[in-house]
Amino acid sequence: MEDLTPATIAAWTTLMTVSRTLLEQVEGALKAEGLPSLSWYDALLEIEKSGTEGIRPYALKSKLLLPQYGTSRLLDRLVAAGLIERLSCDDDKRGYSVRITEDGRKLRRDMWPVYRDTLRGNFEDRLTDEEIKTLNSLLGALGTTIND
Amino acid sequence: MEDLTPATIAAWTTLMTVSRTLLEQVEGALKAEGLPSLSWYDALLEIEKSGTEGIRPYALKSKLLLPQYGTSRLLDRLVAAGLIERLSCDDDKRGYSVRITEDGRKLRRDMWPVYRDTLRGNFEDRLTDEEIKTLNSLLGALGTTIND
DNA sequence: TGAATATACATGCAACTGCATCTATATTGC
DNA sequence: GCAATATAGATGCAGTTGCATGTATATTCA
Repeated sequence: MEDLTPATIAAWTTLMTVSRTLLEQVEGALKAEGLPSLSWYDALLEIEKSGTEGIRPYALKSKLLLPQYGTSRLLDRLVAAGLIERLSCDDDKRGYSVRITEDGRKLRRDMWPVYRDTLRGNFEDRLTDEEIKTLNSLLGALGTTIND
Repeated sequence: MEDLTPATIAAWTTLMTVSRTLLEQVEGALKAEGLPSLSWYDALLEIEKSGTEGIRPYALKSKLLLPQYGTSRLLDRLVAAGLIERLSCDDDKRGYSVRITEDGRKLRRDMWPVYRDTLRGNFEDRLTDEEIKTLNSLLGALGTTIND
């Protein structure tokens, strides 16, 4: 029942604080421009990458790390906003695919500069390229699943 | 209007993914033990650290990085659960202080082992002490405010 | 001093989330 | 082939959050 080292506690606290703060910076910048939240961007990007085939909600949920019901409702909102469309899926009548629309593509493109500029100012400009790679690698070690 | 480097995008993505995943690990472990969420832990810890004097909600909000209304409602719930108590504040009739109760202290103590074990398995054990210090330092560079 | 402004905290309402559960189709095993 | 089980997705409900605004006290400054 040893305690954690002070370095662990410090790094954990910094990780939580910094990730939350950066996320708020991005979300705030998007909102300030009257744009939707990052979760819409992430979903639109994944759906766009899936091309004309589209992607199944269950696959999207894994990529976005969202719960099933969260994905279901996010897709509802994206459809309602005309940013994606449902494609009925002949080989599995339980489900469907979603594909991005032209409006969806345009919105994602419009969001990117805001997202990018915020990341540049608050992330890229604050570390050297070397440091960024080190950071990515250290974080990556935390991300590997238990099944390694 | 240069784009971000691939290393930046990779590190940003990893940061978002890892911080969310770790947070879910901790929250999941707490829930599995029938314990309240991390935000309760954080608030109880800060309030406990403020001693018998207690702490003002506006001060707590800065420490917890919560919006004002979020703090107000979190404190409501902690009071309702008997974990903290409000102390009327003679030198500022607009507000009050909050102080931890014995029940609050006990709950926080009970939460710690679950929190700690999760961090040990998912964080401390996955990096060397040296790496953890490097990680903290790199993240710290991202956390410094614009006013430097 | 007292009107204007700022600060501390609360709250109504709408949107969002988590949880549990539901429906429908697919797959598996006998 | 069919009963049992698993998977895809939706949804009712309760709890939580965000936003805008409200109330009350404190501070500032003419």
